[in-house]
Order: sequence, then structure tokens, then C-alpha cells
Amino acid sequence: MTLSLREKIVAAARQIIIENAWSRDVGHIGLENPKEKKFGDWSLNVAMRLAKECKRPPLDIARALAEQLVIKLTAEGCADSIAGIDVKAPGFINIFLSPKALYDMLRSIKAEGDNFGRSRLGKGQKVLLEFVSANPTGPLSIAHARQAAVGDTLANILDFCGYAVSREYYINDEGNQIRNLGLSLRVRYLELLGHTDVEFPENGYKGDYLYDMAKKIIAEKGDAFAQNEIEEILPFFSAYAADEILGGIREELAAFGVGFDQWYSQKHHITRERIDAVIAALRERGYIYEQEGATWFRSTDFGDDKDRVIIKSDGLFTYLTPDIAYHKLKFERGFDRLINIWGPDHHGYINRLKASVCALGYTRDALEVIIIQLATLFRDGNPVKMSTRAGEYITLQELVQEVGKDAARFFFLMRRCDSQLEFDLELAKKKTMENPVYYIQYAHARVCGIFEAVRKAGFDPEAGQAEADLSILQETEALELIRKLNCFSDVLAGCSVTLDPQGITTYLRELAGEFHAYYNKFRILTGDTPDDWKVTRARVFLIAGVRQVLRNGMRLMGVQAPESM
RNA sequence: GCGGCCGUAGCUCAACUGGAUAGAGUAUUAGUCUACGGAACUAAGGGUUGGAGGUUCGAGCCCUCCCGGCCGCGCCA
Repeated sequence: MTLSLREKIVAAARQIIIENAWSRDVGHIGLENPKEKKFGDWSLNVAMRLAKECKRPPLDIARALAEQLVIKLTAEGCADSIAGIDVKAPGFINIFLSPKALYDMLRSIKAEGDNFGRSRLGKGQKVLLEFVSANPTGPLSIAHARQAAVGDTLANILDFCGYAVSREYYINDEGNQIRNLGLSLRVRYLELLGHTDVEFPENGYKGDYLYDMAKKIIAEKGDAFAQNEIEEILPFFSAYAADEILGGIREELAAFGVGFDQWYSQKHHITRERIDAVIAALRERGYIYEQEGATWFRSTDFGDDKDRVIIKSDGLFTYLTPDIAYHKLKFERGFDRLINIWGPDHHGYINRLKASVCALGYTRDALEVIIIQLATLFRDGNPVKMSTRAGEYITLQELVQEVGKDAARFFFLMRRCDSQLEFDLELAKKKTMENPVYYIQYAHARVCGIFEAVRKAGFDPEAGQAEADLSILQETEALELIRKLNCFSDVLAGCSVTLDPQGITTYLRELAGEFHAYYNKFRILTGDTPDDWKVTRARVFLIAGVRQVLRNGMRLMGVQAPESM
């Protein structure tokens, strides 16, 4: 595999630092994209970082490094890609690319097509990304919707960046909640059959969907279950409700464009034997003790606030216990890195689960938990009130029906995961420039529209472009647009490191903006002379690159890239 | 009380994980089309980054202490 220009520069800088013995361990050498044009295309800041270790002024190091960099890059045959290397106080090394380097980048977009932006950053590391994992006790909420949008997009990005990602939905189909669900369904069933003496369980589920389910059971089986003892018939109601609800969840997620590699059932995989085994493993390592009739895990040995009960005095497990077994199993299934996406109400749970991972001999960082803050829906400037307890909330399904999959997914990605976001329902539905998702889609459709016009003028924009003379693209705006296109893989790399896909939305909005501006200033379809056609061909090549990057970015987000709107 | 996240332009949010003069959108104001999609574009004003210290070549970002908002703190799940 040939190195990109960027990789060559970083490698050369590293080599120079080693040859001069400026540092024992330079660490990561970053090539930044300066905000100001006068500071070049790329900027190196290592000189300043080395100053202390070398006991030399950073500017000195920068000058020496820049000088040797020119020699080395020339030797590597990169001379025609670099227009200049500048040193600026207090020690920045600024690299200016030649137009030729930019044209090469544009050609590589065309060559790589749908794969443009891919990298090998992840080196094939096996990642298990677990997200949503909502208990099958009711429809998916807005919180789950955001988690689904972020999780799915993050998985796409990690895959694009060279990780081997597996998406998993963990089904909590056992335990108290499922029991309560069964109890609630049974009560609804009896109510509909005319029983007046039934009492609704204290922690029951009050949503109307249980009435619908009860109707279905009556239609199918009549009153066959009305006379059974609770404990005898409860497994039926619990399993029936959980299966029905899970089926609905799968459909909702599919309509939202979210799929999983595994739907991982607690009931089937986290067996009694596995749980006993994991407790035995912890006991063997000395992290288990008995107190007040319960069995405890000494999680404080690994930074938790307090120790945690894993077997209650009534002999039942706590929620944590099967979860420890589940996470051990994730490692045993061959994953190097576990990423969990949770809601903000679970952040207190992170430490104890990480403690269990440590106690089992895995590194603390092998499990990463991303907390996705809540989204609040706004309608006409007012928050939409929701109460889970009363069963009054807007579901994922309703949201998708109202604003559409594309807008919903995009809006959930627009903010950083760790800040709460305001979801403006009216804005999401607008088909104007104020709505960022339409703005971006419009840019894509516009390129397609122009290509249609070019085709009518007698030239196929999709073919015969190999001989396009890109050196015609000399306007600042055109060169800037190419620079912007080339940032795409940096943006993705950033997302994969921060585990937050937010950056891609900002980037695509900016790219679309630069394209619209370019379009307004320069005509793509110029005239009919041979010289006009040379210009047209070059500009078609440029905006084909824009279309490709928009398309790749939207595909990663799960948003449609329409040819016309 | 303890812990987590957040606090940036009137509003909604960015800022490449410590880089150079803190940027977009929106709102406001003033402009731009006989031609490829006006669902667009150009420009202006708008800031003591909640406050105070500290770390260093450099801080919106890291550390400490305050202020404000949201969330969590069970032998619940």
C-alpha cells in the first residue's frame, strides 16, 4: 500500500526526530488543518512539544526540522506536491500544498468512489458495540431513538475506519421487569374479560399496548387462562408480552434504518451455569465475601464507591450479576474492545461494571461506556411533556412518522453525545434552508440536477473524465473546495477516536455550504466552444467529488442522498 | 451530602482532544437572479467562553475553589 502524502510527511518528521535524537519517544505526531489560510494546508506542532526535552528554543527546532523535511521529502519525490514549508513563531511548521497535490486528491476521490474516506486506523480490531438494548417492556422512547441513531452511525464509521465492528442488542428477557410485564398483561386480560376484582401491580406497565395485546390473546384463546393460578400462568403472559414487544421494537428499528448483527438473549445465553461460574471466578480471585446473609463483590478494590451485592439474602441475583457474566462472555467471544451505549440514568452503573471487568483480569479500558444525554422534543418553541410512568410519551415510531427517518437520524447526531439536545419538530419538517438535513440533501440533488443538464448538452458527466484537465481549476474557491473534500477522512478519524459521530454533521453542513457558494459564483455549464468545454469538464470533475463525499457521509449517517427532491 | 455531565453571540450549537485573530446556523439589518434547481448566495453588527485563581511557549479545553442547570447515588432493574 502506498503512503498518502500526509502519511509520508508524518513519517519523514518522525524519522528526522529520531535521527537527531531530539526525543526518546515522540508519541503521536499530528498534522493539523490550520483555521487560517495563511498558515498553510497542514501544520506541525511537534517542535514546541520537543522544546522542553531538547532544552532548545522551539523555533530553533522548528527551523532545523523544516529544513531537513524539505530535503527528505524531495528525496521521496514529493517536491511537486509541496509549494512551501514555513516556520512561524513560537514554533509552528506550516506546509503549503501545490495545486498539483490538490488535483491528485480530487482524482483519488473519483478513483476510490464509495470507499473514499476509508482508512485502516482500526487495524481490524474486533469491537463489540452494544446499543439500545431496551427492555422489551414497552415501545422505544426518544432516548432510545437517539442511542439508536448514534450507535448505528458510530458502527458505520468505525467499520469505515478499519475496525471489525459487531452490533449487538442485548435482550433483557428475564428478571423482575419481565415479571411485572407479565403481571400487568394478565390484569389487562382479566379486565377485558369483565373481572372487576383484579388489582393492577404496583410497578406495572400502564401503556395502552397491553390492552391491545390482551385483546389479541382473547381473540386467539378466549378466556382459557382466566382461571389459572398466577404463578402457573405468569410465564405465558411474560413471554407473550416480551415477544410481542420485541417484535415491535425490531420493526421500529428496521424502519429507522438500524439493524443488529446479534439479538442476544439473556434468557438463552446467560445461563445459571455461566453465572455460577463467573461468581466462582471472582471468589477464586478473592473479591467475594458474605455479609448479613448476602454475597458481595468487593468492587471498591477497583475504584467503585461501595461494594455491591451480587446474591441477595433471598437467594436471588441482583441485576449486576448476570451482567458481569454477560460481559465476561463478550470477551470470551473474541472481542478486544467493548463499547456500550447507555442512557444518562445508568452512569452510576459504569464503575461497578468496570470494576467487575478488572476483577476478572481484563483491562479497565477494554470496556468503554458512552453516555448519551437526553433529547427534548420541542414543538412551536415549547417542550413536549412526557411521562414514562403514566405511559404518555412520543415513541420512536411516532417520531419517524412525523418527521421522517432522515431528519430524525440527522437531528439526533447534530449535537455531541454528552450534551442534551433540543429536537425542534417543526424545523425537522421544514423543507427550507433552515433545516440542515434538507440543505445537505439539496446540495446533493443539485449536483445531480446539473449533471442532468450537462448530459442534455451532449456530455456524459459520469464517463470520459480521465482526460479532464484539472489545472483549469485555479480559483481560490475551487481549491478550497478540494481541501474541504480532503478533510473527510480526518473528520471520520476524529469521530472514531471520540466515539461520537457529531463531527460528520457539522462537516457536511460546511461542505454543502461551500458547494452552494461555489455554484452561485461559477457556472458549471459554460458555453459551447472547445475551451468552454474544457472548463466544464474540470468543474464537473470537481462537483462529482463533492457529490461523492456528500453521498459517503450521508450513507454513514443512514440518511438518503436523493437525486432529485 | 457524594459522584457524573453541561454552562461559549439574543436563541440552537461548533471549535480537529492544549494551538495561531473563538466559528457556523438562526434571528436582526442591508444587498444579489433574463443562463446549470432562489429549497440558493453576498455582506454587516453581535463575545471578559458562568466567576476567581493555577499549570506553560500557548487554556473554551487540563488542575483547585465557588455559582447555576440536568442526572445518578437500593439486598430495584
